[in-house]
Amino acid sequence: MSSSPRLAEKSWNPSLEEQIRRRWTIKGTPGFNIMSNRKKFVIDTPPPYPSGRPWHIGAAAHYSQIDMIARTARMTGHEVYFPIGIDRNGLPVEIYAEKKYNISIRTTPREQFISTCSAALDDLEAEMVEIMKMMGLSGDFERYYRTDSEDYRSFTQATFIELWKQGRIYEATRPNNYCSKCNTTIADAEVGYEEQKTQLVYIKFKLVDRKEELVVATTRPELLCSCKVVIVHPTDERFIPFHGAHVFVPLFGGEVKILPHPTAKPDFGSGAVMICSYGDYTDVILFRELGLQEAIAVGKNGKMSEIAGAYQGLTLREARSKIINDLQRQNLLVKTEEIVHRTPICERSHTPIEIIPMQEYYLKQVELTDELKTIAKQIIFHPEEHRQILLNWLGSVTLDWPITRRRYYGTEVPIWYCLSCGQAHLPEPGKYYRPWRDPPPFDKCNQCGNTEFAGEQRTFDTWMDSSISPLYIAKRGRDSSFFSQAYPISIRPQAKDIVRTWLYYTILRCYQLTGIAPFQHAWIMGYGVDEKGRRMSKSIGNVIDPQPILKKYGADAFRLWAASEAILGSDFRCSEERIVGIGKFLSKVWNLARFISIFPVVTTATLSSSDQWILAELSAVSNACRKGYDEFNFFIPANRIREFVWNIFAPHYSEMVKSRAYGTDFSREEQEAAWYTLHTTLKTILLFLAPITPFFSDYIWTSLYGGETIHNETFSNLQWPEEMTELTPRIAEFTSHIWNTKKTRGLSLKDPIEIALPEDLQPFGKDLVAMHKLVQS
RNA sequence: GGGCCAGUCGUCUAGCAUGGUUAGGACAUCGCCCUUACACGGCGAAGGUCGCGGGUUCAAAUCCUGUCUGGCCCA
Repeated sequence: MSSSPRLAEKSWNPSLEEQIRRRWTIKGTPGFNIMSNRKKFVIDTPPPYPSGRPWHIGAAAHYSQIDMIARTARMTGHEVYFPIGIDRNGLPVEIYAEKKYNISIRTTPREQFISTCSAALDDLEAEMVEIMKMMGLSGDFERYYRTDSEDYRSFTQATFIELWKQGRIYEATRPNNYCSKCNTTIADAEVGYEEQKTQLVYIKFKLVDRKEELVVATTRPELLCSCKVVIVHPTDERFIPFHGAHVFVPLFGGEVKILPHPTAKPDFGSGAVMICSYGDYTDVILFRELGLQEAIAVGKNGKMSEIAGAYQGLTLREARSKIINDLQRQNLLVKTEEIVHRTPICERSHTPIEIIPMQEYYLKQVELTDELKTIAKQIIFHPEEHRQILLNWLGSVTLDWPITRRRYYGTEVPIWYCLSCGQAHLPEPGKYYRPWRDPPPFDKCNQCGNTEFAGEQRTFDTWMDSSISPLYIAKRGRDSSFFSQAYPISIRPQAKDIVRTWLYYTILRCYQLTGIAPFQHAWIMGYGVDEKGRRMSKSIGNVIDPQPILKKYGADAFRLWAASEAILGSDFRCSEERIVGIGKFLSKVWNLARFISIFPVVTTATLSSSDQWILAELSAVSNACRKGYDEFNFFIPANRIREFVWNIFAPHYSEMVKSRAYGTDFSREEQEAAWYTLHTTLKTILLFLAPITPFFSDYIWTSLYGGETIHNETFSNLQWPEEMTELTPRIAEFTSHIWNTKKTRGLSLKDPIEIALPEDLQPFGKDLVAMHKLVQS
């Protein structure tokens, strides 16, 4: 028996992580063998977007948890496919590049703009991949994919062509959300809302052929020029005499009708509402319902259009204050009131959106909402209650999805138009097409025979790309045997705030293309908030960069914190202090392992009562951990193990068997039973910690038990009788009683003391007597 | 306006579906202690009328009801 620990250092040193990572790299990251006869487990890793800010600590926690999912699946005997991707399409990088290089999409040639974006992404991506590796992610970095690669984009285009042939795409001009800052249409799913202060303006409308006036209250006086009707509530007695009468539009002079309509709220403003094209969604609905002729007041540049007459070319804000002034000068203004109004904004740029008719391509989605609700019910959600976020959204989808964008850095819409008859031509799927610069892959128009074509200029909404990630990673249409094994995907891990976009669009698109749910499980995480519970944002300046934290405390302390602090699906607070605190547990386990490493590993033993007792506790821990891991809820094993080690195993069992393990006054058989139990317990702890703290667990495992990495093991399934756990509080009480007694008598812990052993603790007598130097009278 | 979730020591939380324990733990605070794995440790102390009001019950953090606050989502 060796008498010195086989772990040299006195505490866990996070700098060991780098050396362990190197060892893993040499041995190769766990690959995915589709031919393996183990059950396949495929993770639809969210490809992170390198958008220019330091990578959020909350995002880092999120990805470390996704890695725990992968490691858990391996330790439950699955063949795991854990791809790594980077999302590189769309607006954020364009905005980042415009700012960083002080260029504008309007004045920069397309080719040049694209390569500038691409270069910016490369830098940001490299940093991000570095962090992912630092965190110990066990994904496939050798073949990580990019959503802006020719391969991915051609895949997006192929699915578009497929859906086109299915008749699910159409083109239409209709009022759309338009962001004048981003210069593009955006989908409902990308619209956010903010409570903003605004002026509610009361305006006099003079009646035609009568002397009276009608007071209309509006938050959008600048849209007066597009007012086509004024509505009042049908039962609002104040206005019954006006039903059907006409009023002059102030400043602009046209005549519009006063109609009774239930949409008007009698208690909002004056009770009379002007309907313009387009102030909000209500306007859109009423224009359609009443068959009104739209007059577009705001152009794509965000400025007043020609119908605004004297106000043409002004920004909305300028037009607004000028109109209010002019109304006042002409004595048409009654009053203004400050109100708080829920304003729709562009989620990317935080600019208030305008509703402008635009010609766009649409993907049909309204016709599918009922079927998608069925699919949503087939997917297992973690946590279950987050299914509701998706169902809420499904219940509110009322318009089809506009999928075209007037931007550059995205997948091109693969269409060429005949210059003579305008017929749209789609190419064969399989190649990457750039119609804005590539020659058309057709000789002549199949309709009129003309040979001249114009390429489509627009790109797709980036969610068109991201929403097919499960099909892409499962190699749909490229490798049918792989696809049949890998699809549907096992699990989609993602954050809560993109349920209505990424989760919803994925289910929609994959259902359209395959007719089934794209994944079995949806794992929905909350987000990291700051110490005070506020969401991290650049504007508050409370974004925490994970890199210094990882360097200082190591990936495993960070990961253990992520697992112990974040309740599945809930937001979690990020605090360095707590990362430090939780990280101390690693030192505790490390030293326990050092102690245990003094003793040899034996394979069989005749167990004493103390041994049976701790194995009963261990069995309970093991069952709880397995249950937590089954639900991908790492909060449970992280806290259960901590509780067990710190409150039971270390202070009680390890102290009780110390003399026995060293062999003082005990038989060889008794001693070996202690060795056996200590090692069994340590091994179990390490196995259950392995998905959470992979570096730490592997280091101790290989140092003590040699051979292969712990990550090739499976969870142990202990089934010891658990009845003896009832005695745990008794043991703890008794020991505490002795410590207290020794303390009050001023005795050292190693001094003997005369205290009688309680009847129910007699089975542990020999160990307890040795532990406390009890003198039995 | 509707939906979902949460509200337990300064902080993070366990307990709540199957009511009954001095409401448990961790971090932080304070005191004492180097006991051959650990001072990144040990022991101990202090700290909570379990958001608030009603109700059911012998008994409620736990069940019912109302209400307030916060977060998210939808209109």
